[in-house]
Amino acid sequence: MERTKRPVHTSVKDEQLIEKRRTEMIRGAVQLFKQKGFHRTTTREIAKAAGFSIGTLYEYIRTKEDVLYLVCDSIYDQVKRRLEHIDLEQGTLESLKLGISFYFHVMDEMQDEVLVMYQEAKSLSKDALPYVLQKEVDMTGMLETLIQKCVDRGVLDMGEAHVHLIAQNIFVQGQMWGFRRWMLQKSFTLEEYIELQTNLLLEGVSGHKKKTALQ
Amino acid sequence: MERTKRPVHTSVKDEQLIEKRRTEMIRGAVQLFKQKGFHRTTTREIAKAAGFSIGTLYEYIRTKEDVLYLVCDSIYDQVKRRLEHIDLEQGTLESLKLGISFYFHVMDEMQDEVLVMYQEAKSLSKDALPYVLQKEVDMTGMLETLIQKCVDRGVLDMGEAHVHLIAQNIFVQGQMWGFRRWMLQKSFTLEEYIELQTNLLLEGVSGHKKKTALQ
Amino acid sequence: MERTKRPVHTSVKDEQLIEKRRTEMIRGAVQLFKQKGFHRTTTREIAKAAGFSIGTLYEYIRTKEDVLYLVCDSIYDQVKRRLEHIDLEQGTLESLKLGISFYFHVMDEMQDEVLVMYQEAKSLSKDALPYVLQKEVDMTGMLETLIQKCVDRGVLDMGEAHVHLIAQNIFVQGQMWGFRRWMLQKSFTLEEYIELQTNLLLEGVSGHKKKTALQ
Amino acid sequence: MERTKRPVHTSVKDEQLIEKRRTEMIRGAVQLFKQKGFHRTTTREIAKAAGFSIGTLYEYIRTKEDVLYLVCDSIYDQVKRRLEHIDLEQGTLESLKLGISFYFHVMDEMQDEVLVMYQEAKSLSKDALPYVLQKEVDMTGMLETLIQKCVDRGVLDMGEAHVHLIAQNIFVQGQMWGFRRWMLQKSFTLEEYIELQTNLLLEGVSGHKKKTALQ
DNA sequence: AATGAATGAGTTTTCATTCAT
DNA sequence: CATGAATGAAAACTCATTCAT
Repeated sequence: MERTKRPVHTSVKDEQLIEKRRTEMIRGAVQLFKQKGFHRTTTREIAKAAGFSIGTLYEYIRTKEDVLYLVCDSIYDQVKRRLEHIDLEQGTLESLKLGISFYFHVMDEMQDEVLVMYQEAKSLSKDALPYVLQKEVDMTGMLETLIQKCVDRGVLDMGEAHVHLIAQNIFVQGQMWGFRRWMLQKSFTLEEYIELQTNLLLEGVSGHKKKTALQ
Repeated sequence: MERTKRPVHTSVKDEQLIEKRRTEMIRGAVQLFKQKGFHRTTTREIAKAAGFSIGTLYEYIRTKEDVLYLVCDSIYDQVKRRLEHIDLEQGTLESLKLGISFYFHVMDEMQDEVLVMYQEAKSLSKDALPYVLQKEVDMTGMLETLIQKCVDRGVLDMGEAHVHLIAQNIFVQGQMWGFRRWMLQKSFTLEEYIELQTNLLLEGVSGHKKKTALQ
Repeated sequence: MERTKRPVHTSVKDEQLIEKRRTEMIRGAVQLFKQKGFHRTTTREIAKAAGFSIGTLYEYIRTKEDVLYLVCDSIYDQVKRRLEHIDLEQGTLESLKLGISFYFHVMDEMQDEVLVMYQEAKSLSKDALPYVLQKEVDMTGMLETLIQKCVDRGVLDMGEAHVHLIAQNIFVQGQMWGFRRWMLQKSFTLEEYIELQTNLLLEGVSGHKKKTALQ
Repeated sequence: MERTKRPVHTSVKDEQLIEKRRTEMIRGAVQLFKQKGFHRTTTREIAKAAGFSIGTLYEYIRTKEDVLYLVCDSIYDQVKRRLEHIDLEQGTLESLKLGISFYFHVMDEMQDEVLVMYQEAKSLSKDALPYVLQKEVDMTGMLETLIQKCVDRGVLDMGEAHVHLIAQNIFVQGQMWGFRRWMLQKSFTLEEYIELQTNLLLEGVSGHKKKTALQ
């Protein structure tokens, strides 16, 4: 897992202060991006929401896009930090199910943030994008590990590519719960969604094939 | 399936001309949106790409957002028109597989368009969004029908909610092929992707469970 | 009295048609100018209100300003035509009063038109303005004649400058009834206004001086 | 007398600076409006005439119309401030004459400004117009007081409506000196104009009736 | 004569960024 | 470090006018 960060220019020296100001800034920006998107949010609004002046904002970033980068970066970090509670090592179907369930819960709780990042990340410059994409790779990597362990322990039997794809599916289904909420959350509770998706993952529709069809 | 369109203001009367100019406009706009996104594309660029003056552009729309709406609307229409070749009625696993495969192929061919629509649709106003979302409903509806027929014919056995969710999964996996191409298309060819996803859909990971684990 | 008209270019030959089209055009334009002023009215709106296409509009004028000129010109002509019913020759106080009353009635009936011309005439180019101002001179000239006859007949005794000023006062008070309607028409009916103004003209406030004050 | 102002949005906080910049802005705008009218003046020209950039202009106003409002408001304030030197309380014919004379002198000196406001005020939105009209009411109110005092002191004898109308007449005659300068200022000096108008106000034409006619 | 599609210069307004205090 | 006034490039949109049909 990569840990590299793209440095964001600041003219302030005090590391603690930078941390503090950026936290305020990100919190404000997420709220704004959620409501109006990145492009429709002005730097003045971000400064105001963060509780300081436009001049001060620019002491901690160089361009508006830096804010977006910091926001995306921060969201991924939060998600990753939370996912670190998953026990990746066990390698049983039970732990796999638990891991998926935990991931879906995190996605549910961080819906807004994920939605923001999801929709706005594409506005990042060619410069910043790789850093963010790397985080995605890291995260699907965690899901891959979760599955791979089951393979390693002999509970599942499949190749690398297969593991990769399943991890991607789970990852996207987690986001889907948030960004297609207008469709999904009308039909399912989170728990139902988790159960159905897990079930489909494990059994496919085959669990629902007519007996006769199986003969 | 709804067919209603949100009317887009034009001061031109000749219906044929409107059709022609809008087609030119949409073609140009898709290219631009693909490269730089909706917000970073200017109306002048759209006009130029379409081959007419800024004044003429505004004879056929009222606001920049109208272009986005027309683009989204047109893409969905194209997708839907192509999907109409799927035989929804058969209700066999074979026809289901064929349908999915066909859908994935369409998504592959229209990758750019789908990506654009996928990323920019959220910039539509509260006013226009419902029309576009309705198209999504229509399209997942087609996939639902495809599955439902299998249930009706007794090939599959599941409830409505279940059918609904599977349709959504397929739908998103189709888009995923495009919008996560940077990850997926490194690992799989389209045909591999289709085969793996179809397989997962039908069997889940259970087809890959170790014999011993099944006992 | 001058009769000169500033020619307005037209590419149409048929004089009757020109007359007809321009009448339609002026009627429509007055309504629009009344509502939104000259600058906020578009040539397209004028054409539409007149009942023909923008192309046709430009067959009968050369620039938008021509419309304004034609409107102003037409309004003055209408006013003048109506004022020709006044008997300018009598030279009695009675005929003076009648003339003023008649003028005020005309101003009341043509309030909207006068208001338009009054507010928009300043938008005429240096080129067209003199023609319109000449019409004002003509009209105050009529009022001057009305008064001068009283002087000539020995009913009043005053110099030319004096006559000139009184004519101007009357002229402006007539317009005032229209353009300050929001103040005046709350307090007076037209007849009251006429009576009070006429009375003031003839007697000044002296008719209202306390007897004692006069001694 | 109302003193309420319609607030005009500014993103600048320093009150003194606002005052200063707006003064510069108004000075520039009056010159421009005088030459070309409100509609033909661009915001860029206003900014330039005021001595700052277009961006800075918009730090002190929200829309172009705000400039017009500020101009009108400022002109009225100037006029009112100057008229406050009139002694309204005396209630003698002499003080009435003096007051009128003073008002006419103010109008003469502020001719350009009054002309601008007079011709452009109608371009104000329904929103801002009442504030400006109120100022007119205030000003005619001052003239009314001037006359009413004479009535109160028993020097004149007339009803409220009568007082109201006379105030309006004087008010408009003051403006008339400016907006009909092309006619009036050819024939009269300011002093002549004042004397004639005052005389007419007090005596009407009756002072000019032939003796014989009076018998 | 009539039409209306095409044009593009011109307008208002916004907003990321800078820099003097 | 913090502030917020100043800047001007750039954007969306309008509309008088033309001209081919």
